[in-house]
Amino acid sequence: MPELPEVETIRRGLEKKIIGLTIHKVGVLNSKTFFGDPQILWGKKVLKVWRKAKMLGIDLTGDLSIVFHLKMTGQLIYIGNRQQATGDRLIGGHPTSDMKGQMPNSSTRVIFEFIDPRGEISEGKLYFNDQRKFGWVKLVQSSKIKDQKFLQNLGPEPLEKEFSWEILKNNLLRHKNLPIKVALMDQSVVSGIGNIYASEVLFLARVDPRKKVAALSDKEFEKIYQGIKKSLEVAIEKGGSTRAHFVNIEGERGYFLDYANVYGKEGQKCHGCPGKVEKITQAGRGTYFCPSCQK
DNA sequence: CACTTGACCTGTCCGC
DNA sequence: TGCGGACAGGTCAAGT
Repeated sequence: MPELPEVETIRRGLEKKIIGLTIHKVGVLNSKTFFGDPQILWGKKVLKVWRKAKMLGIDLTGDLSIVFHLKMTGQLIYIGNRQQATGDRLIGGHPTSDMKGQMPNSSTRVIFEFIDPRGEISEGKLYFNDQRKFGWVKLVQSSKIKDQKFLQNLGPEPLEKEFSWEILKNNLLRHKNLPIKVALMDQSVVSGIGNIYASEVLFLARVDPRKKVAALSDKEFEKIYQGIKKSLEVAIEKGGSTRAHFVNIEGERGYFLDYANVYGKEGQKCHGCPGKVEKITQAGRGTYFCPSCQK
């Protein structure tokens, strides 16, 4: 599920909820999801919540960090004291569902319990849910975080100042023969772009997703660069994209897909010309684009 | 080496 | 209504 905007949405929400809390207990309901001994987290205080590419990290006292990858269907939901389900909540459910926030549910894999700053056991709990069990939680030493293989071979963060269109071009050119859409999803080229935003970026750039990287002009690399920044920024502003599973820390959906130009819009009229959006398959994944204005 | 496909899982939706 | 197959936001490993 979550690409950069979704993970960033969770990060921003989560840091407001748990910084300063101390972990009381950690319950692991699916052992394949969790790497490390959950008991070493007991008594450790939350210092920082960070994001790198599509991964989310929590730094704790005692040189410990918890790293999450949500893969396709992972969710992190914090339920606080006497919290009531709102009409829009869809914890563990689907956008059309009116399920109330009953936690844990059948897809809950890990539960974190906390002690508040007054030293009392908090009623707030953090739930890691993951229907498809692709996601993971790993415990690592904070001081050795950079040695972890899951944080290596990641390209630049697209919203940081250092990222430029020339860097994007150089990294993409490692895949001269790949269609641009497939190359954009390589996390070592630029980190955080997945299947939804790859289609959206190329629509904004008006570039055909089937076009080989080697055939792109400098002007096109620049438009793709601008498209990356624009679509990721707008997506964060809309709280991310919810196709079926994504929810923020409160259990609420994201609204970017209501504003998307092409993703999931097969057969609909193009936002930029009189043409229609089409869906094709590239490297086994669905790609949406407008053949009449993306050249 | 460059690239594609299958596997990991569970659930939903669509066509027959 | 039931059943099989395709498909779903990601990433590895194995295959061509």
